[in-house]
Amino acid sequence: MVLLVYVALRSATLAFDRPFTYYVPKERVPEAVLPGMRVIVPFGKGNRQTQGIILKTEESDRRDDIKPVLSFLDDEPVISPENLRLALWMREKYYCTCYDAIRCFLPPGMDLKEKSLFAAAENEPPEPLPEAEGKILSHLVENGPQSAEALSEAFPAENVPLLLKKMEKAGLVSEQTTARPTVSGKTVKCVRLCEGALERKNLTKRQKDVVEYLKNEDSAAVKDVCYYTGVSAATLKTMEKNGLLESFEMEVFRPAYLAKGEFCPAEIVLSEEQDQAYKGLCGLLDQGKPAAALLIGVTGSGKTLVYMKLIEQVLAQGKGALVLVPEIALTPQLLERFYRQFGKRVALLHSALSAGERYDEWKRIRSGQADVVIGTRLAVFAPIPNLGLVVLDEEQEETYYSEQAPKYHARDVAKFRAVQHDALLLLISATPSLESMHAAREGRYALFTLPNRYAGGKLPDVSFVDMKKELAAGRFGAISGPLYEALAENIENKRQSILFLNRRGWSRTILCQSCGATPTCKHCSVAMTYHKANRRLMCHYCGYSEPEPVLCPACHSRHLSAEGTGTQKVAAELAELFPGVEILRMDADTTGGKQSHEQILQRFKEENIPILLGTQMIAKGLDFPNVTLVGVLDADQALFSVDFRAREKTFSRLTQVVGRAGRGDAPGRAIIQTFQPEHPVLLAAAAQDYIGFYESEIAFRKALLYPPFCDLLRFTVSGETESRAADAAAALRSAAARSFGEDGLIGPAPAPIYKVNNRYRLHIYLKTRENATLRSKVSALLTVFMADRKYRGISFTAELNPLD
DNA sequence: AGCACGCCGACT
DNA sequence: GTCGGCGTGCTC
Repeated sequence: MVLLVYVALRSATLAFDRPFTYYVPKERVPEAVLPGMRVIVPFGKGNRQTQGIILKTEESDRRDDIKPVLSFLDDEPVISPENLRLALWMREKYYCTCYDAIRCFLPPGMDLKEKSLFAAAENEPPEPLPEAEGKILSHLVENGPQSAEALSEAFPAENVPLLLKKMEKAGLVSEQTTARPTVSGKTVKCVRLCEGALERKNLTKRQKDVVEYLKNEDSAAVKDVCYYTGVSAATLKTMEKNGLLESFEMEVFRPAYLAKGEFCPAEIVLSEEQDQAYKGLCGLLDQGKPAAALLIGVTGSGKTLVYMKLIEQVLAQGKGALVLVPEIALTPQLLERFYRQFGKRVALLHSALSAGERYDEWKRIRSGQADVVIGTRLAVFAPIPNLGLVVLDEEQEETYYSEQAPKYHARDVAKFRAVQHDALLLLISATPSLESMHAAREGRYALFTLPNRYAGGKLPDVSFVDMKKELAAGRFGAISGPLYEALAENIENKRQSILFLNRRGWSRTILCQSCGATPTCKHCSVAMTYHKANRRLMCHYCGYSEPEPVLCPACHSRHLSAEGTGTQKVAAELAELFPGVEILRMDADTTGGKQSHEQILQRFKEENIPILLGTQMIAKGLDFPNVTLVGVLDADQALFSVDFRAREKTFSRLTQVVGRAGRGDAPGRAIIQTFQPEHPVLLAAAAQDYIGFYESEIAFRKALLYPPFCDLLRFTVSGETESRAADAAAALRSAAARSFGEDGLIGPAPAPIYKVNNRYRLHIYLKTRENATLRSKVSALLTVFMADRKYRGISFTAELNPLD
C-alpha cells in the first residue's frame, strides 16, 4: 500500500490542467500529509521540478508508472478544505487553471517560483573534454551554481541549454531546483553611478541618458530610472556589469494613509431608521443558514454605522467579518473609524501592501488574532476561519471585477463563501447594480432601505444647464453662465465648491493643432498618454514609452499641445474667471508623485480652499461639510458609449457626485452641464431617483435580453497576425455554433481596443444561461482550440458577464 | 507550455 | 555518415 496524492500543478496550462497523481515516499515526509499542502514534483519527460498543491490523498496499491513527490514545502495546509473547494468552483466558473485559482488564496510570498541552478558535479571530469564544456565547468567551480540564463549571458557564443543537457547526461553537472518567493520584501532596488562613470567614453545612447539622469540624482530606484529615461532594466544590468553603476537595496516606507487611528471604541448609536435595518439584518444573521441582503442607502444615510454595529454582533457570536471596499486609498476615514472601533482585531488587505505586510496580515487572520478584515477585492480570499458576515460596500463598483486571470467578481466569490459558512452576505449601495436589485426584487436578497440622510441632512437642489444654448449664445468655455454665477456666490460666502469632469481616467494626450493627429502606441491601437513628470508619452496598455515629440509625427508641424480630460485647461479658465482665487486640481499631474489623493483632500478641507477640480474619481466617500456647490462639467460623456452598461455607470457616478454637496448643515446645490438636459438617465440621477432609473433600465434589459435576463459569455481570441487571429476567431465561432446553436451568437468582431501589445483581439459573444452543462461545453471548446497546433500563438479565453 | 522523439536536408 | 531543423504527441 502506498499513499497517493492528487496534485494541481503550477506550470499546467488550461489545455492539460488536471490532477496528477504522485506517490508519497517513506522518507522526509511531514507527520500528516493533507490536502492544501504545497509540494515539489517531477513533471514531464525531462522531469523538471514544479510546484503543486495537494488536492486529495488516497491509500492505494497501484503500482503503475507513478512518480514520487520530491519534497514537501509545508508541514500543515496553507489553504483550508473549504477554500480548496471554492478554488475548484472558481476554476470551473472562470475558465482558469486550478493553480491560478488557488494562488488567489495564498499571500504573494507563498506563491513560489521555481528556479533551477546548475552546479558542477563532484566527480572528476573525463580528460578529453570539449572546450565549451570545460569553460562552463570551470565557471561553475569558480562562481558556484548558476542559472541557465546566467550561463547563457556569460557564454553568449555557446548554445548553453543544449550543452547543459549533454553535460547533465554525462554526469558533469547537476540541476537543483529551489523555490523562491516571486516577490521580495519591503525593499526596492536602487542604483547609483560608480566613481569615474562620468568620464567614461563609448557609451550607448541609452547609457548616456541614464548617466545624465543619475548625475543629478545621486541614487534612484531602478523603476524610477526606467520611468524617467525610458530604458529597460536590462540596460541598467549591463551598466552594472560594466562598472558604470552599482546597485543596492533600499528600504521602503509604509504609505502615509496606513497611519492607524487610536483604539477607543464608542457605543454605536443608530437612528430609528438605521436601527430598523440593523434589527432586520441581525435576524438574518441569527437564523443559522446562509442569507443575502441588499441595503440601499442614499449618500450620507449612515450605512457604515449599520454594518459596523452588525460587525460587533458578529464578533460577539465568536465569528469573523469581512468588509470589502472598492478602493482603499479613497477610504482613509473609513479605515480610521475601523481602527478606532475594533483596534488590533482589524486586518487590512490590499495590493499596495508589500509582500511581507500581506503575509503578516494573512497570518494574523488565519490564526484568528484579527477577525475584522477590511480590504479591496483580493481580501475576499482572506483565510478567516469562522466567517459570519461579508459586506460589499458600493457593491456596484467595477473594481470588484478582476481584469487578470482568474477574472473573478468579488461579489460572486463572496456569495460562495457566505453560503459555505452559513454567513450573511450584505451588499450595500446607493445605486445597486441592476443584477443585485433584480435579485432583491425576486426575493433572493432581503431588501433594506435607508431613504433619508443622517442627522436630517438634505439632498441638494439640482439644476441643469443646456450647453447647446450656451454654445448658441456664443459661450464656448467649460464653465457656463449659471455655473459661473453660482461659483462666484459661493466664493463670496466663503463656501467651498467641487467641479467634476465626468470622465473615468485622467489621462492627457498630445494633439497636433495643425492636422489634429494624436500619437498612438506602436504596439496598441490606443492614444499615448502624456506624462508631465518625465515628459514622455506612455502607453497604459503595454508600457511602451517615448520622449515627448517636438514635431507632429503625421504632418511634422511644430504646433503640438497637451490635450485630455482638460482639468488643466479648465483650471486656466477658472483662474481667468476668478483672479486670485485658489483652485486645487486633482489629476495625473498633481497626484503623481509626492502629493497623494489624501494629502490634496486634506489641504482642501483644512485650508478651506474655494474650488476643487477633478474627475469623478474623487467623488468617492468624501465628506466635506463646507461644500455647498457641486458642478458637473460634462455629464453626458459616458452616455455615448456602445456599452449596454453605460447608462447604469453614468447614473451611478452622477448620483454619487451630486450627493457630495450639502453634507453639513447648509443646504447644497448641484449644477449639471449637459447637451441633453432632458435625458431620462440624467433626470433620474438629479432627482436621486434610483427606483425610477431601475424600472426603466430593467425594462430595457428585459426587452433586449441583456443581463440579468441572460448571461453574456465572451470569448476573446488574440494573435500577433491579424489574419491568423481572424481565422481562429471564425473557426471558434463555427465550433461554438455547433455546440450552442446560432441563437444568441454574435461576432467575431474586433475588440473595442483592437490591438494591444502587438496582438489583434477579437470578441465573440453568446447570450445564454449559465449552468454546469454550458461551463463544461465552454471548457471543452477552449481546450480543443488551445491544444490545436494550427492555432499556435493564438490565445483563447472566455469570461462570463464581463464588465467592459 | 515545455520537452523528447522522430524523420528529412546540408554539412564534416 | 551526423548535426540539427521543427512537426507530433504526451505530461501522473
